[in-house]
Amino acid sequence: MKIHAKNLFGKIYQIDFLNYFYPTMDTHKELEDFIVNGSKTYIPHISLDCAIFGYHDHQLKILISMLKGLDGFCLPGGYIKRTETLDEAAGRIVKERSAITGLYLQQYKTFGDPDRVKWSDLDTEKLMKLPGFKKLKNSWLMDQTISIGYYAITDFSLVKPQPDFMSVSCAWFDIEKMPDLLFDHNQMVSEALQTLRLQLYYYPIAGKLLPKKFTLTEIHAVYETLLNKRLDIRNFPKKLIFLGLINKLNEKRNIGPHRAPFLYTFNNRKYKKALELGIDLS
Amino acid sequence: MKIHAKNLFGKIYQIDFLNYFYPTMDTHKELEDFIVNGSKTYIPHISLDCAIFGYHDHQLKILISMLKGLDGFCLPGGYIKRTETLDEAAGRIVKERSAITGLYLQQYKTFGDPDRVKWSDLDTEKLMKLPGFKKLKNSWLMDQTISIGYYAITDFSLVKPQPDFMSVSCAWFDIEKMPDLLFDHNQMVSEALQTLRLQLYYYPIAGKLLPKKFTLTEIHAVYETLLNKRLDIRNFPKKLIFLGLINKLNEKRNIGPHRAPFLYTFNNRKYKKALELGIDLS
DNA sequence: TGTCTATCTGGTAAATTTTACCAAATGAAG
DNA sequence: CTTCATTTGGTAAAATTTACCAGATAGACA
Repeated sequence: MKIHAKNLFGKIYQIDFLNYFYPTMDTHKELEDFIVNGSKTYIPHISLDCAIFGYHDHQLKILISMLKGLDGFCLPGGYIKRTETLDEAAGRIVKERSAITGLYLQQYKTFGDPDRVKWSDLDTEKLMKLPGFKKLKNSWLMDQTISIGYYAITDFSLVKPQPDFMSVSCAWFDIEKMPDLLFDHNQMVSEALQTLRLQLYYYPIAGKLLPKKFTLTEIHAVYETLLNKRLDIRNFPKKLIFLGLINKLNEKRNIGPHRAPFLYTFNNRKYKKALELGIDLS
Repeated sequence: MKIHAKNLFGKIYQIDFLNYFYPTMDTHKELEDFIVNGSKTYIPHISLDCAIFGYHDHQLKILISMLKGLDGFCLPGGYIKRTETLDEAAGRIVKERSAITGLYLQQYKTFGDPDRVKWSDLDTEKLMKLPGFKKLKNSWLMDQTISIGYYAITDFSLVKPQPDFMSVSCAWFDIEKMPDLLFDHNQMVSEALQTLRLQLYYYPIAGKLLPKKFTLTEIHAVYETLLNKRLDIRNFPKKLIFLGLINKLNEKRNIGPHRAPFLYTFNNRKYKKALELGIDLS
């Protein structure tokens, strides 16, 4: 499935969408029920959007979804159930939109500008002609909404996003090639990335991006890619060791015609403590 | 006006409320209109609560209000107008509840646990017998609400809080003697203070707490009180000077029978830049 | 089996920052 | 003019960060 998209600078280019979703009758029913009765289950006027970053082998990507009926891209998002906490809602929403589970999701900011949703981005008349959408007008979904922003980071090679009944598709984009997003979602991504980079210095969230056993070069690359800056190849890993955050193993990895590097693991006790209390890696 | 309150450890003690507010007929009308028609002006399901810290002369206080009809204390809070940004709403709400203006308000977290408002804290039957409250039941105010937390810091000696038509009273409390608050407001205060202390290292928000011209001892005391820890009396001010954040003046202040200290001012350019970009004071 | 190459890693010197704290300067009171 | 509490210039020691050299190493290849 090929889709034309434009990036932040207005340039149009083609995207290959692997996870295109073909709606069925069942999903139309589900959608209509959501539009008509959703406000019994969900709290109106508040949504929750997640900026999910994916790292693998020097690349930083972001999970973007395309919602049914919307001509454009946005962050995977949804509404909060009346019975769940915000953190629970974030986890459920990501799971529903993308089938990704087990993320370490972090609330970072709530967005509430009155013009954050440009209604000109939405063609309600056109939408209502689509199956499942005919009762959209005057529904609870059409009122002003404030959105709570969450972010997470994961290894994108390990998770294949799968769209659900609300999403047409869902895929990883190179952070540099992210298309222009609807509403205020460009700003959400930019502020999420800023927060991620700050928190990286205090919380060892990079642990989520590496296999159980990894080399110093690998963890060094994670930090360089996420922060988008160079870190001294000797001093940075030494600091991690000095802080006791990682432990050297008595194993090596075969990397072809070069010296085999030692493997390391996170020191689980220190790692968990640092996730809670923070630590200074700067 | 004396009020009995209990602190976080359950101990009951007496509080002298200077700013007690005597409701008039007008305010009852205003209140009823707010209950019946408020959701036309305000976004339902979302409130905004402000933890306003006040510093003066080695003391740290917090602004607590008592809302009409509620038997207990809470943070000054309110609802967001459909036409304003969150930051604007925060400013307006503080102004309405306490008559304080010009604060540097900072969003820090959104609270949304389904049980954050303990309904047992509210006696609706009793409330509805109070003037202005009779249409409360089934109103937009009785549905589940998520709250956006803001904090600010100011010099409490310069501002006399004044309650409005929603508040019965409004006063500064010593942070150590803060009474137990309704709903999840204890947690809000604790997380606001934690954020304030963290941000203090990166943003020179203490500038809001000092007169135009101040001594090194004064700015040193501000930081020690806010952080609740000791900072070296020589090295800390020296760092501020080294960073160029403050400038020495050619004036001294008379402090009785001791050596007269020099006065300093904030370097406005550096100060504003640091407020925006951050700076490391740790 | 020895050489080559690219990478990994122990180590260390230099630069910078932080910490600790001495002692002189000061201004008014007695 | 002495006394006292406080302010402030200065500096030595400790700790941390930065820069980077050079030896170790594993497989490829002759």
